[in-house]
Amino acid sequence: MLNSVSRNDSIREESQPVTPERETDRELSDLERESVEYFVSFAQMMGFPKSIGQIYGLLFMSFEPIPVDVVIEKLGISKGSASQGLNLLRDLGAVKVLHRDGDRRGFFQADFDVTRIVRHFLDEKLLPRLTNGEDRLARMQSIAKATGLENPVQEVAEARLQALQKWQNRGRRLLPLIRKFFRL
Amino acid sequence: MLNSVSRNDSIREESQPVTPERETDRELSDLERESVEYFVSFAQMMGFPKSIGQIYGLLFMSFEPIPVDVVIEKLGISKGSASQGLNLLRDLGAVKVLHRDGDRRGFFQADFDVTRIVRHFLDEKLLPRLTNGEDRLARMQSIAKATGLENPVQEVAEARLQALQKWQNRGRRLLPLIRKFFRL
DNA sequence: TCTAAAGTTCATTTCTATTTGAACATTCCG
DNA sequence: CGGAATGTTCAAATAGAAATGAACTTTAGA
Repeated sequence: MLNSVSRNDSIREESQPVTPERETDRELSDLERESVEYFVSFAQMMGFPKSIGQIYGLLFMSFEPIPVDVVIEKLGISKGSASQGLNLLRDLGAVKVLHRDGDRRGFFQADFDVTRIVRHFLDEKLLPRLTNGEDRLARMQSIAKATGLENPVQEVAEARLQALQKWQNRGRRLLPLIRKFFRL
Repeated sequence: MLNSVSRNDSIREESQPVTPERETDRELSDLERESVEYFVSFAQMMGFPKSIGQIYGLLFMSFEPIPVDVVIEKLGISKGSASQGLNLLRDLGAVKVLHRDGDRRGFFQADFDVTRIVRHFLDEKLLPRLTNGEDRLARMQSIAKATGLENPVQEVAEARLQALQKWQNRGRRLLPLIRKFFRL
């Protein structure tokens, strides 16, 4: 499990006299580790799995584009996770793939603009929830209305639903406000 | 499935001639079911477990205060969940307990103002994450600074960290904006 | 065309958060 | 008091989400 891969074997000259085998290269630097943790936390806030944060965090602090196998080594995650994670990030537009001549692998590079990720969060996570809430609320209102008018529960229910609607509406109005704030 | 609520066994006279055993009472009405689902979804958005949403949803549509055993029956959840859930909701100020003479049980009633819940979310979930992010970012910046100045990576790293800081700051400024928007 | 590297897929496993329920604690009333 | 009703706690079970890895597909180039 502790073995090789460095691509770019080309540059192999003068290694540190201390560490003979260069177990570095597949170790995270302090900066990388912090970056990974930062984005893991961020990813979780956005409702993405940890691995997404790890991968983005690594790429974010990478001096140069990295191929999948290096991502796997450095983060110690599986091929599957790496592949799926990178694809998702690519779909989000958070990462792009580059190709080098004579190397069939794709090299991944972070897009440093978090805009796309935030937008995706708003469009795909927040907005559907809001809409879903609106639907349910509307359904409740029609059920309440349908309830026999003699029923004293109806009045109470409608009052509560109206209070709820106030909040639902506020939430809805907050969304474009956030968009404007983040300029997206 | 189409019927309602009613504790107060006191009024036990003239029951409907049709349903002999009254399996109602522990069934959710359509309105209750929708309300439960609505708040389950809401709870999950706020990062609370499902049961919290179920309980609040039930209480929200309850015509009158309900004791724990009824919550357990209606939602089909365990004693433990109900107890813990109601306590949490009480701590959030989302629910209050009433007492009736000659009944040792507590009767729970929803506070229809969602304010407290939203505030709790902002203070206990969002803000800590922001702060945490700021800490990590600061740490990264100091690591980057500490990196040998000769290192070309440093410049790159610092540039990226600065871009990140921009977002972190925006997030920070968004918080009071949301507070103002929701008036809390 | 054939082969090996690269990348994908997805059934299975692992991990984590939530729920359960039985034991324990408390309270009220006879 | 005594004990039944009410409520709490927490170790263990469960369910749901994410990660794994082996089988599979695709591709490049010999």
